Amino acid sequence: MLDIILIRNEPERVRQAMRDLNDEDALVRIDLILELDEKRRALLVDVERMRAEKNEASKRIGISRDPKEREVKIGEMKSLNARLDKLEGELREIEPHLNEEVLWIPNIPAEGVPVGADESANITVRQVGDLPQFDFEALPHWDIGPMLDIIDFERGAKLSGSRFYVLKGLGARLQRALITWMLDVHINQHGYTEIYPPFMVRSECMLGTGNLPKFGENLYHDHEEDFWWVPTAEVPVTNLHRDEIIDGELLPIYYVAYTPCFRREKMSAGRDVRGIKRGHQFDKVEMVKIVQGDPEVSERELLALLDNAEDICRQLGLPYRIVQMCTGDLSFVSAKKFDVEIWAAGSGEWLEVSSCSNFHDFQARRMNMRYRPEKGEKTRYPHTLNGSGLALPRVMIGILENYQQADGSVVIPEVLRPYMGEVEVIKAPEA
RNA sequence: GGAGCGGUAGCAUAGUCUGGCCUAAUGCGCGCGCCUGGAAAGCGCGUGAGCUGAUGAAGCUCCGUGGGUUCGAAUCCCACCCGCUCCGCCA
Repeated sequence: MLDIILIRNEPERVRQAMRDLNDEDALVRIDLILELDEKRRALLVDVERMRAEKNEASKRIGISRDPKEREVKIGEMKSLNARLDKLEGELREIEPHLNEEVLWIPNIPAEGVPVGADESANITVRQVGDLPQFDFEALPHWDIGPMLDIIDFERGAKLSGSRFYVLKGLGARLQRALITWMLDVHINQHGYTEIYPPFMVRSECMLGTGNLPKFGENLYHDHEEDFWWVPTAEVPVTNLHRDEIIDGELLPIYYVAYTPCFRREKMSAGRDVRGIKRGHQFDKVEMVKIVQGDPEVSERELLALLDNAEDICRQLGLPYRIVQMCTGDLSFVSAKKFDVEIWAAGSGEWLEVSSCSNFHDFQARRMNMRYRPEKGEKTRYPHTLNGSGLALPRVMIGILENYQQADGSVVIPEVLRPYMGEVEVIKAPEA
């Protein structure tokens, strides 16, 4: 959520940001917000004056012993109340409306983010690691998985329909090894604290991280109760400190959590239906940071977060590249964002395995999360960040496709072997 | 699911029956000062969050949430949310 004071004081700057984001809808809303804000404040002046008068009179009625005086005063209060009720009624219309409108305004891009209309203006920042070369025809994972009897697409569809699959044997174990190993790396080597959160949350949490109100159609929710299935651990983990004032000494906070993620994928209907690249349910390890509300600090933290994600690729020996999102391709809540994409040798494409974002104070404002820098100082909004570390099915794809061998087997990266009972190779079952 | 109890500013509690100096008190914690060679103890002062306004003066809002009654609600009424204890059910 943007600071209403920023919108009020620097409307042109905010408008320009909306143009850079290519968000026509938000541009229109800015004008409406300015108008509502103006009305609200004008009303507030009158309402507060009348309330003061009312408070004063009520106090006198309470003290007064003279029944006649009381009667007169009470009569006066009734007419004041009639006028006050009318103004308060108007205020009660405007305030929720204003608050709602502000929730639909996206974050402002950070300084230096390349301006561009869509993903074609994204910038590949660097590429790390050599793409594997094979002297045989590399297969995509949707062929490798069934051949090795570790991915079962038919039965996944039988159980739950398209975009579901079943992992079996060493396939299931590889996934579990990746989860545990990634968590261990972030905990032991990168200084994160592990969190195991609920996988369903209330709508306030979804509003806090910015998934609601705009992206509700991409979420699963219970039809009887106010429960939403998390689309990423970002939601419950960032909301841990919703409505809190954090002791400044505790910052920066680094959390890491494994959760399954649930997404309707309505916005990508029909795309990427093959394989395990894009499912309604997938596993992910997610890093979340809560840091000082200072753009320089959070920028530094973003680069460190990105490096933590890259480190997973490096340790797994997967070639990857870093892509910076231009303004037109930023998510609703991001001020700045880098994607980590690994190379998938079999399907021949770059796969997004992590999205590392700096949200500045956008999410903190939405969830009313503050911190106190020093004892006795005023509260401030911290900056929040997050990044996948990493998204599992796609890392599995990377391993299966890049570590495949001529005989159809797949070599397990060394770092995972202690988590796999020292299995070194996944081989096809004997015919 | 049933019964009972509860939700008050960082924490712990009072206030609710009986509406009005409660525009919310007390203790702890925290901050500053006195005292001390230094510290502890003790003593004194201060200490919730937000909004309007100009970072002024002044004022307003918030006692789980939302409604209602009333000139006036932490206090009375209604609905809902959350927590605890016991019972039932259950991995």
